[in-house]
Amino acid sequence: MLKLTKKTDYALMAINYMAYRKEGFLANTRNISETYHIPLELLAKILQTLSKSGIIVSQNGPKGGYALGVDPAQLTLGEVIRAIEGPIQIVRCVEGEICCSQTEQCTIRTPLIKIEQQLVDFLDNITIDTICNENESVEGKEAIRESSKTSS
Amino acid sequence: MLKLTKKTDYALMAINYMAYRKEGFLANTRNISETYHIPLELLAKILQTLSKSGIIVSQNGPKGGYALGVDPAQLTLGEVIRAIEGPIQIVRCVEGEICCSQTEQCTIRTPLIKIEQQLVDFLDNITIDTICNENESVEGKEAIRESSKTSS
DNA sequence: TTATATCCGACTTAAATAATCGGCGATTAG
DNA sequence: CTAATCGCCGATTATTTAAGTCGGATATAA
Repeated sequence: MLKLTKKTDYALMAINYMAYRKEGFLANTRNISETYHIPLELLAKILQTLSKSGIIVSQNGPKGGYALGVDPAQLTLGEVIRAIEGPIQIVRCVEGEICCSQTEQCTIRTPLIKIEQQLVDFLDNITIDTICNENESVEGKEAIRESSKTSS
Repeated sequence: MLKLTKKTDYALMAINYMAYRKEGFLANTRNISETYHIPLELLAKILQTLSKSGIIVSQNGPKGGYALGVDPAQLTLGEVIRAIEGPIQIVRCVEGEICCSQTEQCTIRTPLIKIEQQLVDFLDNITIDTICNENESVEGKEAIRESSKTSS
């Protein structure tokens, strides 16, 4: 299926929640979880993953939480998908990798990989900005980044 | 995961097998199955599905088989995916359909659906021609269609 | 020191995909 | 008209992936 996983979906919601907040604002897992009705434990793991990839930054301890680590106008849908789901692959058989026995007979690999690359390019050209801005007429659109890294 | 199913993959191989054959040529399931090492029963179902959608046409009885029912230059990747996997949906929540409890809170639905539409357009602009022609320098490129429907 | 937060790995459950099985219907050749 | 060969179809099982849960550790502000 050509479908995003729920994890990616949740990740986008969380990013949406954090986008365009005032400098220093920290979102915690529980807030986001309750706002969107996302299972707490699952969301926690997603945020940790996003944190490891640098898309969001974390502040530990009480009053801690997460904030966007990059400008929503720079962050792309492709990056978020890769952070959560790993490399985007339309077909299983990657160039040079043997994962099916029909490789010799199969002449459709190469063109499909080209299509895959076009899809990646497509996703890498969609900014989070586009996704998070569409419905709201955001005026206080100051992109925050690197918020609350004072003591760590 | 943003990945085609094996079924779709097999379908494309089968279509590739049938494309650019001489008028009247019929491929049977066993031939294709052995050529690409695709499980016979599974391939059989895939071909039946493709047949129902009109992408290929079938001839019953001994000496029967399948042939492309449309011009490879007209048939698109999107059509094949839809025939096998059903409608392409990046996100679960379709407009008007309630499938998650966070609909009210969720402001990313609409932009995601737009992206989904762009993806569909993208896939509907990739012809099978492109996929099946890339590796071969095909000269006898006469698209056959409606082959062997004499007696049914 | 305690409450609240992130962090992390292992685990269980649920759903989708992949593959198989058994029998039916159509058609052609002998 | 009968047997062999093909497509047709529903139901079932096995495998893999996604989704969600659990228990406990680490960091830090009050």
